[in-house]
Parts: sequence; C-alpha cells; structure tokens
Amino acid sequence: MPVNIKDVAERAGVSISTVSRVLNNGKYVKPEVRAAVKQAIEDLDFVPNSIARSLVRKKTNLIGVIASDISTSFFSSTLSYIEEEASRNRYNILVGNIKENLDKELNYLQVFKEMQVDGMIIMHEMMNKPIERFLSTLTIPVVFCSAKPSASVNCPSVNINDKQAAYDTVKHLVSLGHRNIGFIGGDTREISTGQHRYAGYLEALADAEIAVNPDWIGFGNLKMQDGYDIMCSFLAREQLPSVVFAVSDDMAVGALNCIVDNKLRVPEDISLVGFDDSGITETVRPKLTSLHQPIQQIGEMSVDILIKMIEGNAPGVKEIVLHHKLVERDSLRSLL
Amino acid sequence: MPVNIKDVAERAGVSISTVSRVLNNGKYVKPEVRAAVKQAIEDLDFVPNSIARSLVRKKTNLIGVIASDISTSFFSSTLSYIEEEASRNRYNILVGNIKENLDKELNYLQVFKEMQVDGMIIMHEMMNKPIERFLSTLTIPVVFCSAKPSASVNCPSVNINDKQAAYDTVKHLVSLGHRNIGFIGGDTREISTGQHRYAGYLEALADAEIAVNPDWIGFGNLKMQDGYDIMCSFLAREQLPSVVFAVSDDMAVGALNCIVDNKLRVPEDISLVGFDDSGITETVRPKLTSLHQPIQQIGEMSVDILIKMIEGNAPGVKEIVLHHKLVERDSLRSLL
DNA sequence: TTGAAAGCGCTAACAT
DNA sequence: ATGTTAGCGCTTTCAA
Repeated sequence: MPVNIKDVAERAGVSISTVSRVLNNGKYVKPEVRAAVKQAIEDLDFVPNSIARSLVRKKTNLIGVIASDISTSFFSSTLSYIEEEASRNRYNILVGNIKENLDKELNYLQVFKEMQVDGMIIMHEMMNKPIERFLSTLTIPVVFCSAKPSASVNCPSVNINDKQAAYDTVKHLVSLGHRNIGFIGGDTREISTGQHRYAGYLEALADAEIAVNPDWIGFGNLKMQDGYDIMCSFLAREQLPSVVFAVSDDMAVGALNCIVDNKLRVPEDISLVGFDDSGITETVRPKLTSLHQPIQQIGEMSVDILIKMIEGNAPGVKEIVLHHKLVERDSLRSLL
Repeated sequence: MPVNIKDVAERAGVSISTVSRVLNNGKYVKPEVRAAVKQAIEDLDFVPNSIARSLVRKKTNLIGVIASDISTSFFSSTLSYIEEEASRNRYNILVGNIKENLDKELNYLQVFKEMQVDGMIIMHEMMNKPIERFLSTLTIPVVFCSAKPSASVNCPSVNINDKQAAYDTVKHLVSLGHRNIGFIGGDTREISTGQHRYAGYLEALADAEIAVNPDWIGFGNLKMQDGYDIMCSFLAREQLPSVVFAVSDDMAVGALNCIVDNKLRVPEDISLVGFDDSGITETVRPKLTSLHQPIQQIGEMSVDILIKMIEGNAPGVKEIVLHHKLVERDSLRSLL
C-alpha cells in the first residue's frame, strides 16, 4: 500500500537512483526525465521515507528538548521560540516534559539517543550521577538553555548572568529607599540558577550594609503556589518587608495574590519584583515589574549553537551570557 | 565510533540474532548467554538504533502533535497531558506549533508523514483545501483534540459539546437575573467551536426572550489582547452589559484587565465568565468563574484513542463528547 | 546522464 | 537454543 521510491521509478520508467536524484535536487538529470519523475511522484502521492534516509545518512534532523514543565509560562514561551527557530532550520523537535522527575529525564535521554536525535537541548539543571554519567558518554551535542550544567558536564549553555541580575535588581531596590527586602528564591541545593540569584541578593545586601533578615527569606520551586505560601509566611512575621523580590514571575504572582487575598495592596503596602519577564507580568494587576530575560534570544541562540555544533562548524562556544534588564511596571514603588 | 549490534555480538561471542533476541526480551536464549550479551551491552554503552528498528518494523512510536499556539495556557496544559499519556504508553511526541499559519500546518503534516509517525493529534481546526486533501489521502490515524474536523474529513474527535456548554452558561447567567449579557466569541468563519459557542449563546438568549444587542458582541482569536480590545469597545457604548461571557479564559482575563484599567470593578460593575477553566482562572483576582473543559481527560483520551487505532484495536470511535460544568469562583455575581 | 549494487542497523523468517 | 540470510527504503559510490 505505502508507495516507495521503487514504485515511483517504475511508473516513471527510470531507475531508483534517478528518482533519488530528483528527490534531492541532484544535478545530472535531463529536464524531461526530471519532469516525468515529478509527475510520477505527484500521481502516486509519494512522500519519501525519512526514516530510511536517516538510516543511511546518519542524520535525523531531530532535536530532543527536555523541559522541566512546559505548562509553565517561562518554559512554554521558551519552547515555542525553540520550536520556531528549529523549524526555520528544518529541524523537528521531540519534547520530553519531566516535571522534576529525574528518572523520567534519564529515560528521555536514553530514548532520544536511541532515536538518534542529532542533538539535545536541556532546560533543566537538576542532576544526579546516572544523568551526569550518561551525558559524559554522549557523543552528540547538547546545549543547556537557561540552565547551567554542573562542572563535570562539558556542554555549552545560554544564559543570563543570574547573580549579576539579582544583584542589580536588589541594588535598584536599595536605590529606591528600600531596606527591608524580602526574597523568594529557587532551589539552592542542586540548581545553580537558584544559588546564583540568592548569592546576588546577599551580595547586594552586604554592599548596602543591610543585615539579612531570615524572616523574609524563603525558597520554593518557581511555581505560583510556592510564591503564595512563602509570602503568607512573611505576612505572619512581626514586621513586614517593604518589598519582596521573587526569582520567578510565577512566584511573584503567587505572592501578589497572597497579599491581595490578605487585604493588603501592591505596591502601596508591599512592593513586588519578579524574574523572567514572561507573559504573566502583563496578565495581572498591578502589572509586574520584573527582571527581563531575553527569552526569545535565549531560545533561538540555543538552537543556533546546537545546529552549528551538529553541522560541524563548531564555534567552540562554552557559555553565552545574554543581557538582562529590569522592566519597570506597576508593582514597585519608590520610598523616597 | 558508534557501536552497533554487530559489535555487541562479537564481544559476546554470539550472532547478531542472539543479541537482537535479548534486546527484545525474546525467548530461547540460555540464561548464561543472555547474561554475557547484557554484559557486552553494558561494556560498550550500547544503545539500539531505533531508526533501523523502525525501518524494518514499520513502526516509529512517534505521535505528531499540531497545536495552534503552545505558549497559550489552554494548549500548553493540554499538550503536557498529551505528552504524559503518550510517554506512559512508550510513545514520543513531535510537536508542531503553527501559530495559525496554515502553510506551516501543511508543511508539518507533510514532514510528520515523511517521518513515518504512527499517528497525529491535531489541536486546531482551521482548514483549507490542500490540508483537507492531504488528510483524506493519509493512511495513518488522526484524532482531533478539542477541535472538530470539517465534514469532509473523517477523523474521530475528543471534545465537549460546545454549543450546549455555551447554552448552559448563558442560561445560568439568566437565572442569576442577568439580561444584558455581552459575548466575546471566537472566530466563527472557519472554526466550528467558535460557531457552536456562539450558537449556544444565541439560543439561550432566544429561549429567555432576550433580544440580542450587537453592541455587546465581538469576536477575536482567543487571546488576551483580543479580549482586552473587545471589552474596551463594549465600554465605549452608551449602556454597559451586566455580565460578559468570553469563550476563552485568556480573553476573559483580557476583558478583566480592560475593566480594571478603566476603574470599574469585577463583579460589582460587570460580571465576567470565561471558558476552558485553564490555570489562568486562579492566577487573577478576582478568580475567574469559568466553563470547565476536562483538559486532562481530553488530552489523555485523544492519545488513548489514537493509540488504539494505531495498534489496530480500532474501537470505531467517531466522536467523544465529554462533560462540561461551570466552575464558580469570584467574577460572577447574582443580580437577584 | 543514467543504472547497478552495496550497505545503513536492525528484525524476522527459516535453518540447523 | 542459536545462526544465516533476506530485506525495510533509501543514498551513494562506481561503472557504464
């Protein structure tokens, strides 16, 4: 039933090599022969079998993407830019959504390897030994997107400078007269972005000679609910912070909702600053001031670097650091 | 460099068929031989090439998914459930994000076919002739997820009853004393869900003997910005509706923001009802009352039906209609 | 400018 | 219980 190159060859009265040539726009095909073959392809609704092609060419044009949670605003945006850039370059993406499940991640890595993907993009940085080991035996290129691999894994990454970004943000808060600055952070054990953003916060505080107040520091998993719960715990303290910096927009929105649900106002009672500058910043009121990551550029560059590596024009990139900036909206007020 | 089944066979001192047998957990392998082969596989870090396997088995375990916009709250949730259910059944998903671009859709359909996907899920229902034609010549199963194919395309679909859902919602508004009921709809030209939801709205109005007021009716593309703009146009009318029903949560949130930005209150001045009951309903304040689609079930059943068709246990399903219900939160008030 | 033939890595009869 | 062999549908030398 399924028609193959041989059927086309027969109908056009040529050999399969000739069909292959017109399929691949090869030279050395007489115009009339080419036309006849094209006609046969059309007549038969023939579509070449790229599995067979991949087998001989050892190239699938497949990119495996591993994301921690595609239903999240930051990841779904990034993924959509990755998809677009890949498709523009005639690559297809296979997605693995691991929801923080490292077994699932290892399994996906394995499956992607079996599927002979030409390369992988990892948007997740929790690691364990088996994953590290797997990655180090891998011969295809991998790039980390908005995540940094642990030192033992030698893969390029596309990122902003997380520590500097957090530092700059907190410094800005200080310049606005804030001294009671709460922090809702990400996981600092296994996640380098979590560590770096926290380090930036601490350093900015130290530079401004502000003592850190553990009452206003909490850590979560970047989700809205985490932000909500942590903010609630802040609200239970004796004294309130004048501003809270959350290292994801989702957590900042969670904090916002907690504040509003407790009949306080943003930014009149408490100011709020998020991180990522994802779409959600403009879906809430007040609109969220947020540290901007160039999401589109991050997604696109990850793909571009990966493709360059795949196609052998390895640029020897180790790490790409992109610009960040604070985008001011309505959730932050000056105390001056 | 890449190690294959032959290398394993040599190292284990057996034939490639034996290796193949242990790879596929075949019977008729002596325990000690099996162990030796497993050892060789481990020693060599061998991973079977599923491209080659697919070529002979004529089965890729790949599902192609076409979505209109994965950065949207409804689609990214649905996609994440699809991914989970597929992965649970050892299928991988290839995603094509078409952003309403029908050329891109046709191209993806073609590429998916070349890649020999075992089946496709389409979460989009705009059609044109070439796509219809392509779909009708396709011999692999396709299921429409939260979308209905046009009559000429004979594929199963998983849906709620959109017309009934809209009807029930509007009837409920009437029962709460509302008679000035605005409507923010989806595209009604090529999109059947758009048509059905609008039809449900009109019928409920007719049943309640309420005249339709075109001042309060607008159509958009299901996005937040559309909802915002349409709501703004309603606000410019002489009289305001007491409630507005938007056929996507994103549009409802857009409407909410427009209202808030214009210093009116929800639900005191205008009530709001959304559609989908996606995550965004709980990220805004007031929380959005919304017509619930069973997103998880829709995603999972789409995959299950598709896999059944792929694996030949065709259940002869034409259409699956799932239950809807209105989830009441804080954006709708009673006038009674 | 075209065709014949080898082979990509694997599975699945068929032999043994 | 194991090995031999013929493909799967294509690309790609190489020869004509």
